[in-house]
Amino acid sequence: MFNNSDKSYPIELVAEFLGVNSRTLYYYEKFKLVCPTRRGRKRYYSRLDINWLEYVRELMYEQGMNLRSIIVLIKRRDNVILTKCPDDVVDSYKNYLMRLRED
Amino acid sequence: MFNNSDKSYPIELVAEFLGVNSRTLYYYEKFKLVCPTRRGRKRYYSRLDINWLEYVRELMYEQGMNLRSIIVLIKRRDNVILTKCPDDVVDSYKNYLMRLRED
DNA sequence: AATCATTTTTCACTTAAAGTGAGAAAGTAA
DNA sequence: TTACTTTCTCACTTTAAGTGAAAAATGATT
Repeated sequence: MFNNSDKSYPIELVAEFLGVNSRTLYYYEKFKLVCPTRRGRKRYYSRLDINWLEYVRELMYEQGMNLRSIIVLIKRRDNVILTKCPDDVVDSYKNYLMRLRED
Repeated sequence: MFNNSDKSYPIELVAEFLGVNSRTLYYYEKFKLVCPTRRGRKRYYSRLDINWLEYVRELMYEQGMNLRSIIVLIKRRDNVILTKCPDDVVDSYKNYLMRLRED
């Protein structure tokens, strides 16, 4: 699943994969935690987006952080939350930061 | 205020200084965010304790983190939250970690 | 030891964040 | 225009953070 790195996925599929409600993904977007590309009105999530979200969920549900704190850490650019995570998540995070800077 | 580093202060004074309810300090203690020394039943907070609590409050109210996330970061020993704070807070943090290891 | 004063603890309440359900609105395609 | 799908909005639920009030516990005083 999600092998082709150029491919992108619609919200329902991503929500199912992450085990969250699609409303939750809209909610995260409101806080700029993720910025899916849009073709027409539809949202499409890249593999990096999904990696990143997966890591955010882990921080929240396995480690116990909350949304706001993760956003704070991102804004501080501490890279704190990334010191103990696999390389592909670091890639996802950098990708996320790049997207943030775009607007 | 709180100049003598050997001195320690009762909970009401500390609460007033930090602008919190003393119940809040008991609450933090429940999560081992601070471990005041006790003489008899009374709690006494050192200057380092107070520094540390002041920084925790700043993380919460100026930066927007929540209690649980701060506790997570402490447990991870990331020193993340300390990369952008004054030396005396680092001292307070190290002091706090030492205290934690005592029990 | 009995009383008093103070600190601590417990219970229950308030407020706000995180998340979600239902349905309205809006866009797309036939 | 109609049917379908995605997005958006409103309102609700649940849980963390914090606090008030009062009970319980403890140390001090007589």
